[in-house]
Amino acid sequence: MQVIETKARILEAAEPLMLEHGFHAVGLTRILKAVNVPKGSFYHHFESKEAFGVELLRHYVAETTSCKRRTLLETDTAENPLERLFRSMDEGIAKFEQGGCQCPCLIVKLAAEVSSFSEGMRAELSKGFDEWVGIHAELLERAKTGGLVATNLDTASCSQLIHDLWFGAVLRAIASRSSIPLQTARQMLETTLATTPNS
Amino acid sequence: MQVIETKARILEAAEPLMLEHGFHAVGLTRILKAVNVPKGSFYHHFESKEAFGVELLRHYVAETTSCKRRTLLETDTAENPLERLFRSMDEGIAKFEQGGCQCPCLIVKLAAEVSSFSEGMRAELSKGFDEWVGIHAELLERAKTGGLVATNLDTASCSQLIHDLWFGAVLRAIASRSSIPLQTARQMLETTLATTPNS
DNA sequence: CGGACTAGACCGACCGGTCTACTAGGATTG
DNA sequence: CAATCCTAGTAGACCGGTCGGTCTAGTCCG
Repeated sequence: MQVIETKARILEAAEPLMLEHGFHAVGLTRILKAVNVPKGSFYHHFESKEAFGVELLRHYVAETTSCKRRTLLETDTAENPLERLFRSMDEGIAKFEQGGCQCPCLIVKLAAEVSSFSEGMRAELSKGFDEWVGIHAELLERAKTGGLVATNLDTASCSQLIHDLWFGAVLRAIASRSSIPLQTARQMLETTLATTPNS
Repeated sequence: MQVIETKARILEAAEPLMLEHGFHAVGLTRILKAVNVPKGSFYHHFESKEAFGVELLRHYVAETTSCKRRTLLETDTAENPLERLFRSMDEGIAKFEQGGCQCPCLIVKLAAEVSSFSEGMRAELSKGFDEWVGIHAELLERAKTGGLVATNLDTASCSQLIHDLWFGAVLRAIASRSSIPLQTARQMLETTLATTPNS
């Protein structure tokens, strides 16, 4: 069907634009021109710019979540859960530097901007965060059963620590145009998980 | 002088508006109407909206930094550094809940949105982050000399941990309209500082 | 008088969104 | 089987409104 294809094309074109400029700073005309789609088609597929934003976030979260799940939870590699976690961070740092220290994540980019503007978008952001925290919790559970962290580790809280620390570091890294915050976060996480505090 | 007063009035009116809507979503007309100042006056005091944003951030950072310094580093109270830190977090959580789980910090609100849009604003954001991390580093130093944390604590890294974890939690709290991320962050910080990992 | 500042009409550009016209393809019907 | 119709989708001119920014006129005060 041509329908789905056009819709997907618009979504794909919008992602990098909004990742760079944010939601309000990029107009529909700009997005649509990038894929040669007229306004009429857009408003056939989407109710409004906001509804489009909701679908964009849903699309992005679904894609990214499955990617994270693959990277962090796949079991057929020689790496243990903690090794996978830190390798993915290293890759994130490298990608961040290669991209000129621009925001690497659409959710981080839009979270603060749109969560007070659109309930629908806010809900998608929240769902995304929940899923990502959940992936880290699952990873920690596996690390625990593998004897890589203390048996009394509070995986639920600790997964939030990993997630929030990382995204806080991303925010500061963007503002300072430097990957140092990410490197520090990685290092602190490594020592923290090694020393294994309990509650 | 009326000049300075008008300028300050505009800045003060803009702060809550941008804190709620972000930079691009609120127009000059809206800001100016809130303080009954015509366009001409605005462009007499500020070169452009972007230059205005830079000054707004500078103003906000200066104000907030001195407030943080007072709260966290003032020495004439009975509290020790760590108690001050966690009390200020508790107050932050309470304020966040009272405010309907809206973004409590202009820097968090704008960091992702504008850091790729305006070099000037990005620089102010970065400076603000640096100062705030520095305050936490100083606080940890005092905690160390006070025997509240391990003597080998890496205060430089750990101050970044506190800062980034907190702001990452704020981001997630905004998206989920819940203070739970903040509470978890507080708790994790408490156990982490107590167990005192070293590098 | 002259400079700092107020005042607001006005500018072109662009915003999100609507409207009507058109087209292609599959189902319906004689 | 062909004519018909219906619908999904394309296409883009067009809408009122707002954007950031400019301009000129006026006011106030040293």
